[in-house]
Amino acid sequence: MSEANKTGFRDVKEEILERLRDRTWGPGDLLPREIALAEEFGCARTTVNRALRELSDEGLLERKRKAGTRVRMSPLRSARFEIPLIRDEIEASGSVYRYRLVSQQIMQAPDWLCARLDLGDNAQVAHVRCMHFSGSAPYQFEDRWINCGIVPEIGSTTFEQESPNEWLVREVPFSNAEISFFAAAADTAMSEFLQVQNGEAIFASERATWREGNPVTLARMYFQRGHRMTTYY
Amino acid sequence: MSEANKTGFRDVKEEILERLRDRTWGPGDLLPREIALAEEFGCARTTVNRALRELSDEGLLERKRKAGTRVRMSPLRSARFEIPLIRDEIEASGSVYRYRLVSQQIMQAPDWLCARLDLGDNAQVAHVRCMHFSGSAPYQFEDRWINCGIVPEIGSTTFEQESPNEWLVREVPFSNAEISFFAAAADTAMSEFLQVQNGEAIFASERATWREGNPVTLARMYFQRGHRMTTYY
DNA sequence: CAGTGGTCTAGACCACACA
DNA sequence: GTGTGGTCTAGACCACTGC
Repeated sequence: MSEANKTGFRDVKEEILERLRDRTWGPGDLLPREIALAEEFGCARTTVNRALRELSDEGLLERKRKAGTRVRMSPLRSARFEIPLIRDEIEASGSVYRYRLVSQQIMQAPDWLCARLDLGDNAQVAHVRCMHFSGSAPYQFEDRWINCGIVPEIGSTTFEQESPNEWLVREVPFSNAEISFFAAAADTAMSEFLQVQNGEAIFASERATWREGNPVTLARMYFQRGHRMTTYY
Repeated sequence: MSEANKTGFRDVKEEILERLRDRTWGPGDLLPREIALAEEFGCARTTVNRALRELSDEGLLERKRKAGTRVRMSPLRSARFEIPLIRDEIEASGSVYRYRLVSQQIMQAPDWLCARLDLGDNAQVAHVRCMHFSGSAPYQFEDRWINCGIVPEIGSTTFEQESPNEWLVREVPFSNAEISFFAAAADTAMSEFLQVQNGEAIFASERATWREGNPVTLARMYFQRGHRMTTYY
């Protein structure tokens, strides 16, 4: 009665973490079976299972049937980055979000885009460029291509008032995506819109999304150097 | 008997995903209660619970006691990036991993580092710089600071044969971390070691780790422009 | 073939948040 | 107060995989 009243999966998780920290179980070591741990902690196997499963998802343990649960040799940890709407991101920081359309046109997809998204030869796409501001400061320059074959309504939509991302989230059902981060050198457009010098380092993120195997959109988003994607674990 | 034999949480998850895709349940909508879904799918509530919990973890649904389960307005999705040991990363790509120590010295922590990691005034740190190669190509330049107060063995360790990261993983128990990605301009050292021009865009990642609230190490890792952190969801 | 994790079940109680 | 999700339990069967 002086200790915690019940043993939840969080307690189990915390205790196991503690034993990983103090090296009771070091890299490569085999942990006791779930049943044994359940007995030790005085809880159901299901509870231990959930704790171990989550630790395994987080990259700290490695589990195999018959072979048991082991501490990972090199703690292959995974970092999670939240990808919010840019408006939410800016407003959450306490600033005012502003948006401006730079250009919008329908055109034949350029070759590199066809290759990148596996588009057909004569695919029509909408090319949209726009700026996102945090207060009066330029925050992100967005360069986006949208597949007219999958999203025909694009032809009669203007992005003067609303950003293509918000429009897509609302109008186009949910899709799969690939995200990547990299660095680039500012070209003429970027340096103008982000107010940096030509050739200066730029932080960039690229997102490609598909709907049921069909390419929907490719977006490149550019930030001033120093912009950070951060996470904790 | 012509359909699937059993309804697992994966089946439930997939069916719910399908209904999100076809807008049976659109942004902001309220889903049926777990019990109702369990009846509909012919499974236990626990099974539905797990499916919904995972979808909620992935950022697609929002759940509140009493209020029920709703489709998120803007699908705040989260991307997971795996953070492997650099040796594993390079060897997984089929290349040979090579390592070279650039410099190693014990010194008084500079002010900016004290501020960054919340170190005491007279803290001693080890400053280690090293290169990681993929085959013969420069892959990553690492600039790392290690807190001697927490890791005193550092004084008698040389990183000529082994990279500080591998040493830390092996010797220092498990810790919390903060990771971020950003872009930088190559300074003299980076341009020399990564074989790029001075001022050129560089992709950078910074990792700070703590052990029980005490700062252990701060590492900045620089890659040639074009290096990508990629993930799918 | 046998041992371990993976999952499902039916039922129970709890904790929170809204009215 | 009361309804919903959050979690635990005890037991069961299945599926992989190492021997």
